[in-house]
Amino acid sequence: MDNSGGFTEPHRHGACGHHVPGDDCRFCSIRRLSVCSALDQDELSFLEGMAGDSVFEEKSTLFREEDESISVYNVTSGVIRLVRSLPDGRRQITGFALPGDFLGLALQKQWKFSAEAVTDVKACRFKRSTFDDFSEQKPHLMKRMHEFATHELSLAQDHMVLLGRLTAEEKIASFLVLMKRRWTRVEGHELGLIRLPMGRQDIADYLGLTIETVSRVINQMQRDRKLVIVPDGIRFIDAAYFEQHAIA
Amino acid sequence: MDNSGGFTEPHRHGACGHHVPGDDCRFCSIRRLSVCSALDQDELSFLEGMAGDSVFEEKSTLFREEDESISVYNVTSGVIRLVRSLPDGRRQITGFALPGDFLGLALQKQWKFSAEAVTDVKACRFKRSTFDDFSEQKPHLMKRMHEFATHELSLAQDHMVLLGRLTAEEKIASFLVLMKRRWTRVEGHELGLIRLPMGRQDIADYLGLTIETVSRVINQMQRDRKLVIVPDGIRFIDAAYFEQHAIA
DNA sequence: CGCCATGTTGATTTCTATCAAATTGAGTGG
DNA sequence: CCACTCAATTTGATAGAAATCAACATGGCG
Repeated sequence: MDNSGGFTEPHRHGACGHHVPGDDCRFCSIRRLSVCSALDQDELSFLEGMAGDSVFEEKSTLFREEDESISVYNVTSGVIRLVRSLPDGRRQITGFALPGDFLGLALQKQWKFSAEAVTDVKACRFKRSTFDDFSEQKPHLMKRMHEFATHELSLAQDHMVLLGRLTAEEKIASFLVLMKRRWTRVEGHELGLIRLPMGRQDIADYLGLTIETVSRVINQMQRDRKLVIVPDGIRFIDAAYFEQHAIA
Repeated sequence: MDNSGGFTEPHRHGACGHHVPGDDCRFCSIRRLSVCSALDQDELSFLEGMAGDSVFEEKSTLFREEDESISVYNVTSGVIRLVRSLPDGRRQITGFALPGDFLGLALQKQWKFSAEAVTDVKACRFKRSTFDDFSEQKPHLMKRMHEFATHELSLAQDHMVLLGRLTAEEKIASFLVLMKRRWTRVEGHELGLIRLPMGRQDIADYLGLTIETVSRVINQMQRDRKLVIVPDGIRFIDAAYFEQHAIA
């Protein structure tokens, strides 16, 4: 849909192949989605010089909320949950980072959320100080970062409406429609399957519900023939129902 | 507390005097809080040349979510609620803008929320296109905008935790502590009174509650001698209780 | 003085959380 | 290949917090 950037993607690895460590930025399949799309060839080469590839395995922690943010990341494959925790163990997932998403928009020393790999994750890593210096010299990169930040802010406002004003059913429907949209964007084409790599507890913590409510609502939707639960996700049967009930 | 910016404030007008139309930026009492603090004297003069003062009376609408954002605003006095509405009338207030706050961080054409004056409001208005051009030429202004955006993002995440995971009592306690902090920052000194210029319905729509629950919880807190309800706001009796129960 | 918006209080319902138990399923080792 | 284990998920029964429905009070203002 927005594949009109003039960038032809090379052959992909696997069903959803993305950037592979050792690859060249020119062949980065999520570049058009990332902050890097603001850069020209020279700048890209320069940035590539200061980039390191990181790999995090499923269930590992990239960083904790109290950690100092020494590095910033450009996610190239996999899914990360961004978590805020309360002292008594309650948690709120403020977002899921997908390929193309950037971690480290804030110019503060401290992460204010922790990042946990939901699946195996690959990311370009930059030293924060180096990246900040570079973006300070490249107004269009700074502008791109700012665009990302304000876009995130708008998504955060959507999410506030969801958390504050939607019913459990509306929350689930909105979540599924959102995930469908996001995967379509990342993969570049629509898939029948809506991937849900995160567990029910993560969905619950994202939507401000309990795991039991998430399970009940999804299974009720299946009984009502609105969707089918499949390995790795769900499939819409009654897409119209979801367009109707999803909000924001 | 953070009044160490070397800027001495002139005599203030009234109990909480702020920028007055016709005033010079040099005498703007909220400049240290605003995006303008990134600017030197020459830049300030230039910006002042393109600024217009706006006044909005209580209950008036600055703009609606579907409106095109032709202007951006720097709030100099008063309180504004930022509202997202659902088709069926449900609404979520995503924030209250106080003096020093900036409306128009996003670089998009469309506001995604509406802004309604809770009290009489004064603001510096800039034509968006002019302001954007200027900030594109002034990396430190762009950086300041980006700092504002990421700060807002962090506040939005706090708010997600509140909406998704706190009880009604914790929501109210957190809200009151937040308002206390924000007013202290704006006014430059602590006040016994915590101003609540917004109505109970606004508080409810901010916290994802109903007006009845807000009323009940606040009045129960008064019965429990945690606070007293006074004209224009509330006063803490048991400050320790609030520090204890407020989260984020 | 009385009007209307705003806020408070009470009774009841409802949605979702909580508590509890059964089921599934992926991974492991015999 | 199949039994076993453990985590994740589903399902059921019940409780509880906040919403809803319904009056009533307050208070600013013409």
